[in-house]
Amino acid sequence: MSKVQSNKQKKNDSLLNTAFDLFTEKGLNKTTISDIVEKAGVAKGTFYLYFKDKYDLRNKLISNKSSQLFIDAYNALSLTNPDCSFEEGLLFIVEHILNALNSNKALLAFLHKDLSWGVFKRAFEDTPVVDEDNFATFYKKMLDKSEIKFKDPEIMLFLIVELVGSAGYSSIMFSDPCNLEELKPYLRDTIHSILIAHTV
Amino acid sequence: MSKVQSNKQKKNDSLLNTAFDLFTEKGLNKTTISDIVEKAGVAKGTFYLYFKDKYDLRNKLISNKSSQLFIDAYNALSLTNPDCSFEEGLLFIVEHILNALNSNKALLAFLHKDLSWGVFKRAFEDTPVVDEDNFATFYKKMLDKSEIKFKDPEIMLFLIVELVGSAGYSSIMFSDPCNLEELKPYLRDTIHSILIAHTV
Amino acid sequence: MSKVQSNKQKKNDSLLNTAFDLFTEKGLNKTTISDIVEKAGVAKGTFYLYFKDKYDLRNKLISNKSSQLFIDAYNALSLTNPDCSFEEGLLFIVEHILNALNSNKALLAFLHKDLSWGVFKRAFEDTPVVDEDNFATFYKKMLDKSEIKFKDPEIMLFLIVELVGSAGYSSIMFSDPCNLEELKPYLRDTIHSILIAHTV
Amino acid sequence: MSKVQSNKQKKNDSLLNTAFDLFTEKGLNKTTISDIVEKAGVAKGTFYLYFKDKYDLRNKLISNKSSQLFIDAYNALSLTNPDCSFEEGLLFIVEHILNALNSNKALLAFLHKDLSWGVFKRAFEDTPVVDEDNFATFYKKMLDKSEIKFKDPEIMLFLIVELVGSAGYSSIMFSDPCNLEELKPYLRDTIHSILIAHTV
DNA sequence: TATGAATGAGATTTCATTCAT
DNA sequence: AATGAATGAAATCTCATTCAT
Repeated sequence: MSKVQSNKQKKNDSLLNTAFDLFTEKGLNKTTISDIVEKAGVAKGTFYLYFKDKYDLRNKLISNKSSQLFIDAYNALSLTNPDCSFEEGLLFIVEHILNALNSNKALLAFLHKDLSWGVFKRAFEDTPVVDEDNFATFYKKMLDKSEIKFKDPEIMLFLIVELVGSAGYSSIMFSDPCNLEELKPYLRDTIHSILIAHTV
Repeated sequence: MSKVQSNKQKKNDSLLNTAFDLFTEKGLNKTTISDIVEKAGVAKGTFYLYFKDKYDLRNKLISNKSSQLFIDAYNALSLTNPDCSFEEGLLFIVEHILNALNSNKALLAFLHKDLSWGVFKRAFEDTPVVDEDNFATFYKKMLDKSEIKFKDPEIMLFLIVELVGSAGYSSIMFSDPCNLEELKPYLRDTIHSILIAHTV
Repeated sequence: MSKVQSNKQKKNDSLLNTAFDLFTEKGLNKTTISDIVEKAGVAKGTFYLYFKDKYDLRNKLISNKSSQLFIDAYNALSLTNPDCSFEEGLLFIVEHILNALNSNKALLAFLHKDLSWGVFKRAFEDTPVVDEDNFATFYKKMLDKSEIKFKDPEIMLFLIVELVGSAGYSSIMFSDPCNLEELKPYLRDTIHSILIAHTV
Repeated sequence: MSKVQSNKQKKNDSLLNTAFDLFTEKGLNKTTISDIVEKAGVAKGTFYLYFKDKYDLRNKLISNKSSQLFIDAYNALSLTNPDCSFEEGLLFIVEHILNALNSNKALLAFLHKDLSWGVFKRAFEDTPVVDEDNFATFYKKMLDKSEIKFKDPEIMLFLIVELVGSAGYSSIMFSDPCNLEELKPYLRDTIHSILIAHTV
């Protein structure tokens, strides 16, 4: 990469990281572009070379951050337990992501209601988990490999994503009605029930 | 009510209704107080006689609208099937609310971020469903009346609320991964599983 | 007029006058809205209560100022020589306007290429010279009263307006190819020729 | 011309032509240097190798385009009717230029503010019509050759230029108060009158 | 010569809030 | 209670110009 190119990458990353910090600290509305460029140490005009506006930057951040969650979880699974069953794999990924969010509440607050099917699908359609792969093909492979067959595997995944994203948020952020550790067994049970209900 | 009093009520309602229309049309951020007062046909200063600011108005709207959803569902249940089982009652209320939101997508879009445990709890703590009652006591009565006993009924309700709120949103707004009618049986199954898992 | 109303009028006038000064001093492009409001002593937001933008203000100024030129010339004619011939009246008005512009070069610079048929027509269509009158009807009256009849009186006036506006500008602003006093006889001759050519 | 030289010429022309298109399309003010270089397909810095700024480019365009109008008219006259009278020659050139502008309204719009004595003089002082000639000497030759003698031939030309430029613009651009074909006889008459008035 | 990323001053515009009427 | 003109801080965004490559 040329010096110019690497410099551009640095600027872009600096803006993204600074904006993430400010968004989680003060919220999207109260964060101004002036705030971002000042803290990132670039000129105001530079912002507009990289992003259309604040919302463009936000969307790119959501994409980045949510993809990274899956990539990390997938990589951890590959390292620790690549040959587990479908259910074990699914539960591992769910727990890995919940743990990551539990130790990074700023990230959870930022992703908030984007921890849902729509964003989830976009994130795993766009992002190769490993080089030519993405979560969609990974999920398909896990299904194919599994001895148990499921009807409507997409809806099954949808229900799990919505349940986990939504309940996880409340439990991690407010410990209401219980904290994450207390919630985990209930989530496991419910996910198990969902899988059973979808077993052919 | 004096003429002055009813006039004030009219202004208050006009501001609330107009704001709701604008919030659902343009979003909270892009709706200005100027927009609201202009469309409501009152002067700018008048706004501040009724609300502290835009967010005060928004909170009052959320309270209003979400309570009303439960009140309507509860009233419908009382009229059509007051003596049903716990599970039947719960499913009736879930379906009633989903149907209401399905035919009022603007309302769903508005409540979206708040269709969750936190707001749900506040809504049913604050609002008497019938005169001296609220959803919390109503839920407790349903539980007491039920022949089946549940462990952790609060977490059980929490899981259901988060699942239904979250999955319902995606299905109603985007028909993704399926529309509401296709989703309903899966929700019923999953809710049933959750109840089973919590049965003592 | 209420105090509020007269205050508004004052603000409006103050903005118009200040802007005119700045436009003629620094040009339209180099004059910023900040400049205008600062010099006029009003807040920036106030500007937008009165004008859509800088160009809206400019257009209103052009209308104002060019109408005023005709009104003044007409009034002067009414006072000094109300019963003169058509040609004398026309020449009087032409000379009166040229003299006014000669002693107010800032105004001439501002009106520049708007001293032409398009703006002229709009100015005398919109603006009553006296109460129910405007230049169009005044011109028509002058024609009717005249013993000489003209074919195509509109084109005749058009030629005169364009010639006088255009040649007057160069002579007043740059004394090129001659100054106004030297130009006047040539203009009178040419106008006379135009009248003759249009005489039936 | 070396390859480098011709490449520079190409860039220069490309910038001029692109700028002309944009100026006539969006106006000088709303056309940015970014617009020009983007459409011309050169880098931003390159612009400054050829022009000082936007206004420098504009001035060069005006010079180019207005000279070309006279050159074309002169050449046409030389080809078709080199031995005509002074008045015939003048009328031919006026008509040729008006026809050119009539079929190129973008050019007329661009030159508008400059279709006047000041720019006219500069254009015919600077630009050799044929190799060692320019419009000034050409005009002088025509006068010398003419059997009729005129007093103040410069003012005479001035009146004609201002009249034709100004009235032609309104008629070509807006057909107000009449279109160009309808205007022509009136212009011819008026020019004739001006010549007569200046005949010694 | 040519490039185009970076700059940053400054222009335009918005809008919540106040307060005299 | 109601009005709405006025405010002005602050936000967004532009764009001519420079300069390292």
